[in-house]
Amino acid sequence: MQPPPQGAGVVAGPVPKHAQLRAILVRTITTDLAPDAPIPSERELVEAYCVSRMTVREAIGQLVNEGLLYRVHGKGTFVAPAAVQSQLHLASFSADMRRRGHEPSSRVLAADLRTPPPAVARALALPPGAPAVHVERLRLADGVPMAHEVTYYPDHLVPGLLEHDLSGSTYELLAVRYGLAPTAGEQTLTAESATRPLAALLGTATGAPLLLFARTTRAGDAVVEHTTSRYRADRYSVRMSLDRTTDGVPAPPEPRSST
Amino acid sequence: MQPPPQGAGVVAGPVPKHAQLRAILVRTITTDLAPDAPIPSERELVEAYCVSRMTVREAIGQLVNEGLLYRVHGKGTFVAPAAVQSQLHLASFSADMRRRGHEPSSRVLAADLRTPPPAVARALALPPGAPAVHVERLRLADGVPMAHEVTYYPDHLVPGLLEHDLSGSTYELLAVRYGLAPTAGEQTLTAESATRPLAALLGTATGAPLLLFARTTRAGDAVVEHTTSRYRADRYSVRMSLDRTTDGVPAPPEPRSST
DNA sequence: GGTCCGTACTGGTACGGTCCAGCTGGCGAG
DNA sequence: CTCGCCAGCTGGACCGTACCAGTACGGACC
Repeated sequence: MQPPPQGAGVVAGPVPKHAQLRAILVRTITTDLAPDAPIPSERELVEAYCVSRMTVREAIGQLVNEGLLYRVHGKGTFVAPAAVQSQLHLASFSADMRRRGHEPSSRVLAADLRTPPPAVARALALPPGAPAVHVERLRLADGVPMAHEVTYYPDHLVPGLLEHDLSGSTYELLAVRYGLAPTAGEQTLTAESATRPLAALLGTATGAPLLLFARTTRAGDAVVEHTTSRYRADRYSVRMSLDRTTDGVPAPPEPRSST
Repeated sequence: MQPPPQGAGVVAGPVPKHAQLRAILVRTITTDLAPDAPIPSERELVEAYCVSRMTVREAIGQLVNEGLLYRVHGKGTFVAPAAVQSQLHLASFSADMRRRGHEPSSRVLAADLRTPPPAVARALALPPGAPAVHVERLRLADGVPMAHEVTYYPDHLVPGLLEHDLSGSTYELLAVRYGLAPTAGEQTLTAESATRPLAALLGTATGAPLLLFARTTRAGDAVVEHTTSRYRADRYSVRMSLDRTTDGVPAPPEPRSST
């Protein structure tokens, strides 16, 4: 028994409906709507896409707590001003990109066992010369190169990692398959100019400025990875607050300008 | 229905049930359970507290995306060892350099009244076209150029600032002379290539990578300054730890705008 | 005119149910 | 003994419904 989903772009399938709806909303938000513009009401979305209200609320809920939307009880749901955006990221690349309203994807450039550079070996607490799992990826946002990433894992912590699909979120993989949910990390951040091969990979000019992250991630006492990422500075910036945490979407209505 | 929820601390009332359950879970998690220990299954919680599964999922969902819990499909929900967060401090150039073991100094390149760029005016909450105190400085560490800094102050907040010696710590000046001790700030960080004049000033090659900071500083509610700094990436890097949050005990009697 | 209140929206909370998908462990077949 | 399968757990994804609580607006009443 299947009532035909007539006008809806949302269908049952391997992709959850709320994810489909979410994608639709992101597209609408980022292309058609101005900040503080209302999106259709939950009940309208229910009708328009032939889904339940719960599904709608799930999709909207995700976007709300990623900071793309904000809800006002009794009034509606609105596009959050772009001002508030990123946080610091120990979040995975995937989560970070989604938070910024981009669709993350990855291209695995290499995945093998390799001896890490001495500095990395030291960070991972491995004896010099010992091999480690080495993964090199090109990270894309909306299909456009965003960053280049080289990660090393101590191989005894992640047996069989190379057999998994590494084009998704590795943090998720670590947490789910190996019980290694990142608990702490440390990173240093500086800038660098793109070398010719890197520029080619990232689609920038040679010498273009890159943000260079060197991060060590821990799960409990164990160091689970060391990552070196190079982000295109023209596409990426880090935002940090220098005191109080928490984002701050619910901007109190300043009635100085017309709504 | 069953009004007497014998073993349950969850009752109808002004505080939503999911918030009550959430508070209960937080307490359990932080006092009774070890990291990676499983919490009761959703269906068990449904029974134990006489609420619907949706309520349970709402409560757990909040804690999951605050990083206190993580779910594993088919296994259960577990106490997260920690979460991700980070904070940097607000430090003056002088303090920052001294902490790094360098001797800070400054060369004032300009100090006048000037109309800030629109973006800066907006950050300072000034009407477009209004003048602001403008200070441009070359910052040195151990006598060697480290950064170039352009700062704007709303002139009504810092009358007479231009008559002071600006080659020292301005944060100190602000605090001592004007009672404007910085309490909070926000900055975005990206990278840039050095233009020819900037390169000459900083003593680097043209096109050398620079770390570009755009910082807004507040003292209480007032925005006291906006600074754009360009640091030589070969001499400067930012280190940040991505530590645990463990914000512990939220859920005051009043359900604030949290999620 | 101004106040008051009902109505018709909005999101918020909460209930019930159903089926799917991933994991685990035990038990029987080989 | 090992292997494979399946029952029985888990969370995941949905559906439908109901009522509450803010918000806006217009029309009835002073």
